Amino acid sequence: MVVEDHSETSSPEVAIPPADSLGRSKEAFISHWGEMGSSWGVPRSMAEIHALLFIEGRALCVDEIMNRLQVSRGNVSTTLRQLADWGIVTKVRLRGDRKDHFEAEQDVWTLLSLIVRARKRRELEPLLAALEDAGSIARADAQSAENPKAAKELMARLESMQDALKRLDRLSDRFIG
Amino acid sequence: MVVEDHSETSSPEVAIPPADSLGRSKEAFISHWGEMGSSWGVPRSMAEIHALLFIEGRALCVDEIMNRLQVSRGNVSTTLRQLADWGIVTKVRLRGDRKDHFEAEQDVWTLLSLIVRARKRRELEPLLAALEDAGSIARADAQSAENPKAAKELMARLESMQDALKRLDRLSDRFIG
DNA sequence: ACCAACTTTCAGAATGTTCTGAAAGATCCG
DNA sequence: CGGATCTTTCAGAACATTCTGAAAGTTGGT
Repeated sequence: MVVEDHSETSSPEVAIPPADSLGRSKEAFISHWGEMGSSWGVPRSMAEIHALLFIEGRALCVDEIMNRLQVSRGNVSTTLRQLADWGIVTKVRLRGDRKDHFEAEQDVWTLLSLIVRARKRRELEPLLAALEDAGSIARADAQSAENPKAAKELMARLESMQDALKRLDRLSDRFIG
Repeated sequence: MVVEDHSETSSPEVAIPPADSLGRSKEAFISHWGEMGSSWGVPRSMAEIHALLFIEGRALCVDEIMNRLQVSRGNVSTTLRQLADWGIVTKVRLRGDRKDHFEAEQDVWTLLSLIVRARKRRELEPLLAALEDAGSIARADAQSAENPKAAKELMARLESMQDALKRLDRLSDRFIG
């Protein structure tokens, strides 16, 4: 059986020392990006993996990522696929190397666009659909049911929410290009 | 000792039935808003409490919220304070009632502004500061250290990230009004 | 076909977040 | 002051998410 090798000599737990100040800058960026991700609902390690690829500016393989960030192979594999789905990371085959390598989108504006696009799909659109539904139920009630006043007020609130979110949606479309 | 009263007759677990279709519309909106919140890093119950206040369009007291959403007093209290800090909910004193009541900002555009503003402060600004720091370290390295080429490339990446985020920051400022 | 290199999957562990509820703290009124 | 009403706090419980790692799967070379 093969033993997991984290390329360390003694302690089985602690991470590599950050070495030079260049490395420390990168480290700082990765940590902060991870932090921000995690407060916006993106798994910390996903944000960190992306940050690493971005800041290195070259294609890395799974093992490099595992070692640098001290995360499991499974995690890296899964996360890379998700990042690739979002389109902010690309699989790159290096000649003469069977390993997959991955590199991050380097144009930050494009990067942001891709992120916005992905989240919009996943979260804004379902909400808009739900508002649509709730709205039409309220509309029906406003005409037929026992309490047209309340139904109309509800309708108005649902619609104003819907309108604002739609505008936001369109705004982000223009923004995205 | 006083027993917690959830104003139900039999089952101690399950929530009130949604009753009329008006109620079901509200319920649907609340759930979806909660769902969205939770995928953007806002606690589900916080988003739900806000949704309830928004969709009712009037000031509610803690007990009403507890009963409607089946959440604890402590949770409601804490959450309302946070929402009030964000400025999207306001404490209202009703004449002849010692209970605090709370109502949500009804103008959706203002609401969105307040949300954006709060998150910007909490999460964008610290990251910008960190980029600033990392950038100046890299800048120092680019002049003095052993590897000016790598340092310059790192610097360029940090700066392009910084620039884009700053633009985003300014954009949201204009957007916010 | 077989082996070696590499990747993916997924059950359960580890971790992190949110929620509860009872106790302590306010505030108001007589 | 005393007690009634309401609010806040916070330790720990409940819950949800994320991560690990070993096993199964895939691919490519000989």
